[in-house]
Amino acid sequence: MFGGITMKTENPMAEARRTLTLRDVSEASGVSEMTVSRVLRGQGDVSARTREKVKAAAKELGYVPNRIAGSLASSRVNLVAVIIPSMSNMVFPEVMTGISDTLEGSGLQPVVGITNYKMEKEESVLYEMLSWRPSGVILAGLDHTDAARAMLRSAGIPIVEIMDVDGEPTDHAVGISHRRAGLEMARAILREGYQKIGFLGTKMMLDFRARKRFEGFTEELGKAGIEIVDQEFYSGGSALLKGREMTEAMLKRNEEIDFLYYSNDLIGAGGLLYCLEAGIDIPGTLGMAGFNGVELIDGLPRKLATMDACRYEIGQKAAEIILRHGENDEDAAPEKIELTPKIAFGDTLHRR
Amino acid sequence: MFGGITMKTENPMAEARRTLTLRDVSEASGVSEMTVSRVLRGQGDVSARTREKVKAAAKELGYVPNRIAGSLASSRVNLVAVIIPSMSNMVFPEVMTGISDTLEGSGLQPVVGITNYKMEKEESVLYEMLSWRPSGVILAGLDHTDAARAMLRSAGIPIVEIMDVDGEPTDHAVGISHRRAGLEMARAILREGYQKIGFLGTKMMLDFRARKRFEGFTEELGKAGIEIVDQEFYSGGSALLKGREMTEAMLKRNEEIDFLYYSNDLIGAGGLLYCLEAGIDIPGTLGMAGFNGVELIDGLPRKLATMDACRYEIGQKAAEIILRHGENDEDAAPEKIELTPKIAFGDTLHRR
DNA sequence: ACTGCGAGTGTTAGCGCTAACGTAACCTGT
DNA sequence: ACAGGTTACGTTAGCGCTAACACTCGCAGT
Repeated sequence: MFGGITMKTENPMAEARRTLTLRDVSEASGVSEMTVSRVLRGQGDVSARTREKVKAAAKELGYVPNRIAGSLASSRVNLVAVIIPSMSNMVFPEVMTGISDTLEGSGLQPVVGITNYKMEKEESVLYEMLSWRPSGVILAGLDHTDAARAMLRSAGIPIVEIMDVDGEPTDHAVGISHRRAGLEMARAILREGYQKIGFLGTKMMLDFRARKRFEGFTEELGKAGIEIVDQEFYSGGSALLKGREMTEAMLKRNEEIDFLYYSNDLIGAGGLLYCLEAGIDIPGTLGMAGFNGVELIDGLPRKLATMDACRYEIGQKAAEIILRHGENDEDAAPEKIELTPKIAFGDTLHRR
Repeated sequence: MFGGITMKTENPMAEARRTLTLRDVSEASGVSEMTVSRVLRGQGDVSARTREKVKAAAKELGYVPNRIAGSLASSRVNLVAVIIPSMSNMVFPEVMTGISDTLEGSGLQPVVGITNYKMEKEESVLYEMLSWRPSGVILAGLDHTDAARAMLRSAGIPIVEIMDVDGEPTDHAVGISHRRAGLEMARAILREGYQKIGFLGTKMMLDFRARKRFEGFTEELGKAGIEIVDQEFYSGGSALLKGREMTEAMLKRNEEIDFLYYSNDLIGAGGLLYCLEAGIDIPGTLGMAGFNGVELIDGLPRKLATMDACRYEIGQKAAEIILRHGENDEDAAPEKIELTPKIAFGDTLHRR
C-alpha cells in the first residue's frame, strides 16, 4: 500500500481508509478529474466558481496530490539533486542556504545527499538521486568515479560541479581555485616575513580540495625556496580540541616555527586559543591562518586570519545555472564560474 | 521532456538522445521487460545466465531505473521525510547522522526539508514531502499548524515527532523533556549556591524547545523563591560573538550576577571566552552553563557546563520506529520515548 | 504414461496523473 | 446571420514500471 493520503470515512467502522486520488476530489466537487488537476496546478482556464468549489472539496477531504503520478505523466520533476560530502562542517550548510534561497519560489526543491567524502558513496547516492529524474544535479568537486562521471554525462540534465574549479568539469562549474587559494596564502605569509611554516590539517586523502590547497601552498613556498618545517593531520573528534592538541604538540616539537597554516578555521581557532593561553605573541612571534571564513571566528579573542571560500555565493550561482536551464529547453553552453576568495588578515597574519 | 537518462546512439548525428527505459534494456538483452525488472530489483526467480546478460546490457547502456514509474506501479516509496528547523546550528546535523546511520542498508533514504523555525514553512514543506508519498515522516517538535497536524493524522504512514516530549504527539515521539532539562539545570545551579542568575538566549518566539527550557528553568527557580536577575535575547549573527557581547553587556549592567545560563553552547562559549579574558573567576565568582553538549566545547580553555540533548540517539530511535513499521504492515501502537539528558558539569558549574 | 510441481519466463492490466486534443457554449464584429 | 475566436470544460491515451497471474518447460514420483 502507498503510504498514501487517506480518507476519513463518515463511519469509521464501515470501510478501511482509502488513499485519496483526483477521482475522489472530482466526485466530491462534481467536475472531471482533469479540471481538478487544472485547479490544483493553477494551470489552464477554469472559471472562478469551479475553482473555488474544487479547492474547497480538496481541502475538505485533505487531499494531497500524488507527485509521483504527476511527474510520471508530465515528465517533469521539481527536484534538484544536491550531493555534498558532509553536513557537519559548517561549509556545506551555507552552500545549501545559497541554493535554497535562490531556488525559493521557483518551484524547484533541493534534495540533499551526503557522501562522507567517499567517492563510492557519491556514486551510489548519485544513482539513487538520478533514479528520481531530477531537473538538475549540483555536486561538490570535480573528482568522481568513472561510473559516476558516465552517469553525469548521460543524464541529460544540467550538472553543476561546485566548490572547485581546478580541473575539467563535466558540464558547468562554480567554485574557487583551491590551488590558487593555497598559493595566495603562501604569498601573504612570505610577504609578512614568516619563514618557518608548519601545516595542520585533516587527513585528506579523501578531501580533494584540502589537498589542492596544500599543494598550491607548498608549491608556492617551494618557489621561494622554503619547505614546510612540520605537518600533522587528524581525523575525527572535536576539531577545536584537535587544533589545540596538535598545535601544542607541534610547537613543542619545533621551537623555531613562526607560522601555522590550518586547513580549516575550526582547528585554527583551537590552535589560536592554545597559543593565547600559552602567552605566545600573536602575530609577532607566531602567525596563524585558517581557511573558510566561518562566522565563528568573529567571536574569538583575536580574529584568525582566513580566506573566504565564497560558500553562499557558490550555492547561489549554481542554483541560478539550474534555473536558467529550466527556462530555455536547449542545453546552454557550459559555464565555468571562478570566484576569487579574499584573504581576511584578521589579527593573526599582519605583522606591524 | 524528462530530465531523463539518455542513450548515446551509435551515430550521434542520426538521432536525438532518447531517454532510456526498461524496454531498451529488454531489447538489448533479448528478454522481456518484466525479466529485466526482476533482475534489476533482485526479486523473483531469474536464471544466473539471464541475470548476467541483463546486468551487462543495463551497464552497457548506462540505464538508471525510473523510480517514479516504479513507485507508482508498486505503491512503495523508499523515502523517509525528515523535517527540521535548520541545518546550521550543529544540533540537527547530528540528529541526521543518527537517522542516516540507522536507515543505512535498509533501503530507506532520508530526504531533508528545512523550515527555518517557521510553522508556515513547515506546513508547506510537509505538503511538498507528502506529495511524494514517503514511507514515514520524522519531524522536529510537537507544535504545528492545524493544517499540518491534519495532514499528519491522515497521512496513513508512521509519524515520529522528535526532540520534544512535552505535549501530545500525533503518533510516535522521541525526545527529551525540555521543561525538565531547564528544571534540572535550575536545581543544579541552586545546589551549588548560586543566587543571582542571568539568562541569555535566542529570540525564541519561534523556538518552542528553547522556550520550554526557559519556562522549566524559571519555574524551578521560582519554587526556591528566586527570580532571574536579567535576561537578554539575540537573533542572527555569529553566535560566539553574540555570546561575548551580550555577556559583557549584562555583566556591566548587573555586577551582582553570579551565574549565567545560556540557551545554547555556542553563545555560552562566547561568554566563557569573554569572562576568561576579563579575568573573572570561573566558577568561583561566576558560574556558567549552556545547552546541547556540542563537541566544540571540548576544545575551549575551560569546559563549559552543559546538558546533552541526546541528538544522535534521538535520530537513531526515530529511524528505528520507521523501520519497525516497514516490517509489519499494521499500525503499531504509538510509542513515546523520553530520553534523559545528563548534566555535564564541566569546569564552570561545580564550586569546590 | 500421467499428474504434480517448481523454476523460469512472458502477458495483462493497471498505478494516479497530465498532454493533447475535442467539444460545447458563448462571445464579437460585420 | 455567420465565420472565427475565446472560454470552460471533458475525453483519450499514455508516462515507465510492477503485481498478479498465465504459461512452458523439465523432472520426480507413481
